[in-house]
Amino acid sequence: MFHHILVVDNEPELLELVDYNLAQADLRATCAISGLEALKHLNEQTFDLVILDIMMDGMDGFSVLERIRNGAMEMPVILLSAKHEVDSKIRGFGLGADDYVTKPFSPSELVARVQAHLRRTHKTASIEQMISYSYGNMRLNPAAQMLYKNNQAIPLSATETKMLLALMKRPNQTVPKIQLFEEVWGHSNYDENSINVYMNFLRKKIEDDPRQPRYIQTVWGLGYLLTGEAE
Amino acid sequence: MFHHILVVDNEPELLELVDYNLAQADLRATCAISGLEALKHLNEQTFDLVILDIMMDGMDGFSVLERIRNGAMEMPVILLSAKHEVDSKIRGFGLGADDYVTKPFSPSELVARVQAHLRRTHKTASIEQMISYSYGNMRLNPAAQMLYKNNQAIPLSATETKMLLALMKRPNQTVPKIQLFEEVWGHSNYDENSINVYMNFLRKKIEDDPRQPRYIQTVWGLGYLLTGEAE
DNA sequence: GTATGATTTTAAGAATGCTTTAAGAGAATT
DNA sequence: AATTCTCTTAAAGCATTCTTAAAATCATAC
Repeated sequence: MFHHILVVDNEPELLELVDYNLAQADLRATCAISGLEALKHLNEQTFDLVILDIMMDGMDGFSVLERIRNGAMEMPVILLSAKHEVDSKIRGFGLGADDYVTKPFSPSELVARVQAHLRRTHKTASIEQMISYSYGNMRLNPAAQMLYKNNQAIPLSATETKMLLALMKRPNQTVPKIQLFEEVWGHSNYDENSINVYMNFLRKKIEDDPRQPRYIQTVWGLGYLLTGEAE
Repeated sequence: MFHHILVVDNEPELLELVDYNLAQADLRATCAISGLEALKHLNEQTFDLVILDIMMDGMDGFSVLERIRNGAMEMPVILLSAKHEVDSKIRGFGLGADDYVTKPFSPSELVARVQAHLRRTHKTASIEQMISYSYGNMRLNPAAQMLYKNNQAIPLSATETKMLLALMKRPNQTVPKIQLFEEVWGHSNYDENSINVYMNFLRKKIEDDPRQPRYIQTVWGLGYLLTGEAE
């Protein structure tokens, strides 16, 4: 669960210093050497937090901050500046900044501040927001290891989840057993028995009548197929 | 709608100065001249934010901060100190502070920072600081550490409250154990045993039959889930 | 139809993760 | 200072999941 941080400054050495210290704290950083480059990144990716120098050539930090907030982006923004003037700080907070750190600063203090802001904003994030796969009247949430069939929740084990996921990624396509094994067990000492046994577990859980599989069809000599006529 | 701020410092002049400046910005302040007095206020009223001096006679700011967080109070805390040392700052942020301002400081900068924190917390906090969380036939009042189940009051400890709160914030979503630990214990020396033990405490209190949990479901290999069919 | 090999089912042990209990340290309260 | 409550730590017992193996069933081809 890595956080993604955008660092914007004109000075390459500073970028490097901050990048290094963030990495030490398990935080992933993307660096931008100018305001324009920052905006480009902001359009292309999402960030959990932005560290933004004010005094930059071209587009300055205040302008970048304005764009961020006007674009309805709500991640915390920490302003960086050599300016100690209170007016500059007031202006920054007024534009929607969350913090204002003056240069020179201690990298570890900056990291501590970053973590404090992330702690606050990222509490409610949850795995539910992750991708879930839908098919017919089934919806699989891999992160929660939970299958919803007609809105009835069916808990799956880790292996069952991986197996169903492999099929759900390719609806109506036959997935060969060897490939299924690769995706579920990861390694290559192919053991067909494991697949057979787990297919049985899975069907017991998801099929109304495991003897008359409606969702997972067997393709003889090949593998399995998640079929469509679920309705 | 006025925000209520607790200001804690040994120096009466500083209290007065801060009080005045907060009032200018339409913020209502309550002052405490010592750590103990601060705790008294915190027990009696709720605050939207705390400004807390570190170096105080008797109980110091770090201790007060610890009590605040251990008591499941989640309002932003701004530490105030003449100490510029990075270690002191790191310690403060580590204990759950949101900001650290060094003396002497500009009153208007402090006010700007207060507003920045209130702006941030108030978006989510309107939900979070809500007097109570409801789910099915349960209602949790985090501030009072009290759970009402079918209008029967069940007192919870601080840790139990934080744990149930973490689940109640995401009904029907699996909360991984690691995330649960983060939210309840705040730091990152993940200890699974603590979670297990406290889940047991919690279930004993809230489940009719702890052996047959109806509210909190276990998701094997992952975490826990507050389930919906509470009716 | 019967033989053959592939698939399904069942079952048991090992490995892993969860629940429960209990005891002692530490705070808060009286 | 004694008592109660909360929190931490450790360990034993349980439950589920995973693996392995073997028996039962089924589909196809001869």
